[in-house]
Amino acid sequence: MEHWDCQAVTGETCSNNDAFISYMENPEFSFGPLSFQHGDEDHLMSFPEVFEPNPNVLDGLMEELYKPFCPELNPYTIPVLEDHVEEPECQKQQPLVVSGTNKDSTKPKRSRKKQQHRVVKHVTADDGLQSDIWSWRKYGQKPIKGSPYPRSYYRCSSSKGCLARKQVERSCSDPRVFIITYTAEHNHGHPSRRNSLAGSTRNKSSTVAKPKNLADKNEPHEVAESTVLSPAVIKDESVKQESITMEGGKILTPDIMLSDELVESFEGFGDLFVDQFPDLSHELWFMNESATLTGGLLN
DNA sequence: CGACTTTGACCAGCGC
DNA sequence: GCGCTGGTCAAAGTCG
Repeated sequence: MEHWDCQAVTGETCSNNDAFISYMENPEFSFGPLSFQHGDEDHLMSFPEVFEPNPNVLDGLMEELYKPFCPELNPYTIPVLEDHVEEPECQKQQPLVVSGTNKDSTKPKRSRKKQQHRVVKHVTADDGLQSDIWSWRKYGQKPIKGSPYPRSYYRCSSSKGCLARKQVERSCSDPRVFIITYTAEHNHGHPSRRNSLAGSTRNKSSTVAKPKNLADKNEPHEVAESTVLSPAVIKDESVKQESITMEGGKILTPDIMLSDELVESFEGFGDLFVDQFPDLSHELWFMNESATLTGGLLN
C-alpha cells in the first residue's frame, strides 16, 4: 500500500490512515480537498475518493470511529461528580436548601429545592458540540454574580412532567470550558433519537439563523444543544434496548453530533467502503445509521 | 399551530 | 426588614 505524508487541515503531518483518523476526530476540519505531499510534489486529496484504509490498522480505525459513540471511550465528555469538582469561586453555587415555609401554599414551590442528584460536567466548546439524546427547553437565563457569562436553565421537554433540569454556564476561569449541571432525573423512558427532536426545529447548530439578539448568548445556547451523556442516561435501561450488537460486543447508540459535511461524507464513503471491505458492510450500516440519526438532529 | 427562545417579573433563602 | 442572589414562571415573539 502506498504510503504518503499529508498536510491535513490540522496542519499535522500524518500518514493517510492517521489523516483519516484526524479527519474524523477534528471537529473543526474542513471538508475541502486536503493537500498532501507525495515525494516532492504537492497533491490535493479529497476524502473519500483517495482514502485507502490499511486493513492492518482497521481495528484501530474502527475504534476511533466508534469512540464518540461509546461514552467510556469518548474523551470529549468529562463526567465529574459534583463532590469532586473544584469550581472556581465565581461559579460555586449557593447551598441548596429546602424551603422551610411557603407563604402561599396554593402556589407551587419554585426556589432552591433540595436536589439529591447533581452531576456536573465540564466540556469544551469544541468537544461539547454533541447532541443530547434528550430534548431540552430553555426556560431561563440569569447573569451570575462574579462571572461575566450568564447561566442558562433548561428543563427536559421529552416528557411532560419530567423534573430533569440542566444548567449551562461558561467557566469564568476558562471560557472555552462549559459547565453543565444536571439536576433531578428523567422520570420517563429514553426517547428515540427521532422522536426526541420532534418539533425542536431550532435545535440546529450550524448555519441556522439564530433568534435575534443572540450575539452574546450563543455560547449557552450552543452548548445546551451539545452534550454529554449523564450517568442516569447511561444506566437507563432503555439505552440498552437501543444498543446495537456488533459481533458479540455491544456499543451504545451514538450520542454525538456530526456535521452535515461528515454526514454527506459518510454517504459518499459508503460505496468505497463496501467495495474494499465487504465483510464490514454491517459496520458501514451502523455508520450510515449513525449519520442518518445524527443528521436528523441537524436537519 | 405547536414548540421553541427571550426576558422581565416573581419567589424564596441568605446575610447584614 | 431590606437588599442581594439563584431559580423559576409566563407572556411575547419567532419559526417551520
